[in-house]
Amino acid sequence: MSHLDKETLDRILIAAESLFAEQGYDGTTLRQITRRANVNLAAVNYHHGDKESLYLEILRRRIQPINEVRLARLEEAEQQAGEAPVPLATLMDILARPLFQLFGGPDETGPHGARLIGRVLVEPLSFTEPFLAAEFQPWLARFGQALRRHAPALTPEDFLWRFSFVVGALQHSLATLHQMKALTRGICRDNDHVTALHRFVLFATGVFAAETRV
Amino acid sequence: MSHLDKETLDRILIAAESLFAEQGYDGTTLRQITRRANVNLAAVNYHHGDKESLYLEILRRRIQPINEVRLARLEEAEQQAGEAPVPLATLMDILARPLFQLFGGPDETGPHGARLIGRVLVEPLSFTEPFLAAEFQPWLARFGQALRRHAPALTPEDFLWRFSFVVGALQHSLATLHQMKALTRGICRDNDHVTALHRFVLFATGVFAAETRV
DNA sequence: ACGATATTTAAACGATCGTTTAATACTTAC
DNA sequence: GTAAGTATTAAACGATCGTTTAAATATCGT
Repeated sequence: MSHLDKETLDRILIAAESLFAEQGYDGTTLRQITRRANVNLAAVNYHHGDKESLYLEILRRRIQPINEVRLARLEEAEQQAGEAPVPLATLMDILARPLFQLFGGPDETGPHGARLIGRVLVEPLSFTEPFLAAEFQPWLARFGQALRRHAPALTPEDFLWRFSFVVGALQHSLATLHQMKALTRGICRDNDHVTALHRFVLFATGVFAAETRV
Repeated sequence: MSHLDKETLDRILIAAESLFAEQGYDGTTLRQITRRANVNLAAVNYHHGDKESLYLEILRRRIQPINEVRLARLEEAEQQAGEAPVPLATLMDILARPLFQLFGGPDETGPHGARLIGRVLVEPLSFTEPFLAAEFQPWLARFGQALRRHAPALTPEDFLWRFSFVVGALQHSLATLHQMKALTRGICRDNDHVTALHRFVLFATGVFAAETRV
């Protein structure tokens, strides 16, 4: 392999991410990964350590920059809003846009990364739990505070239930956006992240804008 | 084992369902199942065929009666409504109640079944695909028709996007209801299916009651 | 009570898993 | 150009997977 080719290390990451997104962690073997990446079986252990380290590295490379963008945008929006709360639609855009934007990236790997994130939140693995907690907790605390200012009349329970439903809708959308056409009998398009983001922001804004109920 | 004990067959199903719900299909081994069920390793293959058949049987025993109850309640509600459309809250109750009711069943197996259903919809397995399609398609077609009468002004795309978000929220709720306390820092309770159903119906009703937007 | 049937058991099967090894090929620096 | 360091390769490792076998045990009809 000449150095004009993409690095072995990157080819492994790309192949592994797509397979993990399709089949999950336990359902994917290192032999499937190295075969799709066109590298030797031993390359994974040589470059990335063991299977768990490879998985964590893939998650980190996707989630970390997304949460950085989210945090930066949130701070910018708060500074711009001054004393007033950040507009609800802006908050939901900050929540969802960095994720849906994966579908529109320059390469073809974005949809796999988004689908993987959608899966990770549903299938708990003991070795990913500390990482995910550490990665999402700081950002979630900040975001929750900002969002709470928009629903001061809601009880904490009502607020958290609505947030749970919204997160569920977002996660489900990430996990199924690649097969929307089949799921809707051809009415919605596959990987239509622009529409998805638009619809999601309207949907989530409506959820939190609704008045207190019981 | 005397015949006063629960049947070996049932003990396998119960143990397997809880493990599949916790660890997924690929993450669960037959040795884990037989150990938790206190039966011999060969008992699974003897009573249930292979691993895939066991998994499908568990899914069928959960999903089939739920969709039957849903269909019966839907037909009853339509007959009672006459020419008018079935109330939106009634439709959402029919959608969600049979699922959340699993948490309140007589035995302790309900939550595992609900959590498993929440997982199944996100992690596609080639051998479950035909079964799930055949099991959900008839019910979904009927339900979609009834729901559509409540949102005639929405475009088909808008309608399907909202339905996708609602289903995602429902699925996410089933998959995480057992750890709501940890996820909300103690504010919401674990396995609180009564509150969950109540909140979900209000949430989903609001989603479809919202006016057409764009 | 006894033979037939059904179930349980311990042991083993081949296949495949993640990982390691040791030899080979390649790249880079001096 | 040659030595040092890096990367790739084929092969093998022990462990564990789903599944099967054949013997032992339990159950049941008559």
